[in-house]
Amino acid sequence: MSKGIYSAPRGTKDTLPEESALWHHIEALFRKVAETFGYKEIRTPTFEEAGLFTRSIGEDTDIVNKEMYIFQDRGGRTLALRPEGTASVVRAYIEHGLYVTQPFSKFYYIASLFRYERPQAGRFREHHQMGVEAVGSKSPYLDAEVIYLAYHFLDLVGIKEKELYLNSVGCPICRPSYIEKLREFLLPRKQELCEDCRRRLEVNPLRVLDCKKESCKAVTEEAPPIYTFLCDDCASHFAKLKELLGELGVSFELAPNLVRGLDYYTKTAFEIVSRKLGAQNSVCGGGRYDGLVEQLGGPPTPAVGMGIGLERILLSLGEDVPQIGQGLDVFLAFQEERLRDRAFILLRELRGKGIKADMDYQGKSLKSQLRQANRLQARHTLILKSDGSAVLRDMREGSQREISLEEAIKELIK
RNA sequence: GUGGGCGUGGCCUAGCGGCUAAGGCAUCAGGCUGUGGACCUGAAGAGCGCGGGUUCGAGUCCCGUCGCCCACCCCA
Repeated sequence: MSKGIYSAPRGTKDTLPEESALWHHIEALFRKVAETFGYKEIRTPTFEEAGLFTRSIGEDTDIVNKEMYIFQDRGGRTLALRPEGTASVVRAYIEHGLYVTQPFSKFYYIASLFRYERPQAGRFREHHQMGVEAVGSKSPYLDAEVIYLAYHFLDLVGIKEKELYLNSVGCPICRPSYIEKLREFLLPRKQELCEDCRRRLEVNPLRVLDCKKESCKAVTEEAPPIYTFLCDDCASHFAKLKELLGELGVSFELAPNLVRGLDYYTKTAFEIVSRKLGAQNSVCGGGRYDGLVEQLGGPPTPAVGMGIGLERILLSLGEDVPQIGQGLDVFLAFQEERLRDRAFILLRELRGKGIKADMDYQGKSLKSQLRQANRLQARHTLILKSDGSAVLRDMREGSQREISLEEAIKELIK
């Protein structure tokens, strides 16, 4: 094929200008919502020491086991492209001593994440997430805020058909006893579980709940739901969260098997799913991670957060995407080549006044210049004529009139 | 990592083994209007992902390979 030597790496995508405008629109909306809710932007490196992720996400997760882009740099450091957003934010929170200067901090981020997966609908090797992390409070009001923020944003962006799945995965006090109960329940049914789950049963029984295999699901459906084993603290936290969501008018469904692929979650775990997506139907995921800051070397600090997948938003929007206008204010056309210099100088003046302006650089005929103006969605075309006069043409109306340059500029500014 | 589907000009698609691979969109030029969008005319653009095989003959069949897509898995 005559398509060049290289193509974008597997699982990555180019975002061409037209679509890029849509991304801007969505990101701007997210920024606005997050800031309205009191979150401030944080930017962290695209890669980190690999240990940060193995430690936080968990050794026995797929993300760490087989999906991380991990490499040695020339200095022999073991680094990884970030596979998720939370660990870096927590690392930065600790590294900059924010637990002293700003112990309660609310962050948002827009970042690209990397996982070595087999691409399919809604799944890429590089994808983008918009997320928030509220670090430093154990209040269930914050869980509700984070969930509501996601929900509200998805509403605004145009995703109406969605469902919130909610669970509580307990804490270090109650989870161990639940895990014991779960193991007791699963052990006699070991034969019915898949190979992976038999192993999980030993290493990380909670993960069995997350298995999507029909045979395993059949078993785990019968399993005692975790929230019947929550300690008082977790139970009241969960109850309060449900109550708050009710007051906020956010409906949800309890999902006792929702464990999520990251081990750091405590108490709240949730996912928002879009009806319009295929197999990868989750647009948003998040939860509470009260132990993570301490685990990464900071003081005991509760926190809650979530992430929204940009590509999945685009997918579930489908054809219902807003048309973002990015047309020119004016296209500068000229009748003869010898007028190019005048046009070029005028172009600078227009642009200096903040008018979006452009002209031909290919030596095209006037006819072609107008075609181009049309294609660039120019609101006006200013035509410099050979006799020194100028004509301002309204491209929507199709009307035009002779005009002095001073008048034209005035006209274009408004 | 496993399974399935598909790879024809920039994009979409036709082509049931056989004339110089067809059409639509887009592109470019021209015509109609001094000067765009509609319409008309014309032009340029692929040798059918890549490699091998079967055959007198392959875009069409077979094998391999790469890529894309979908699903499992996992997740945003």
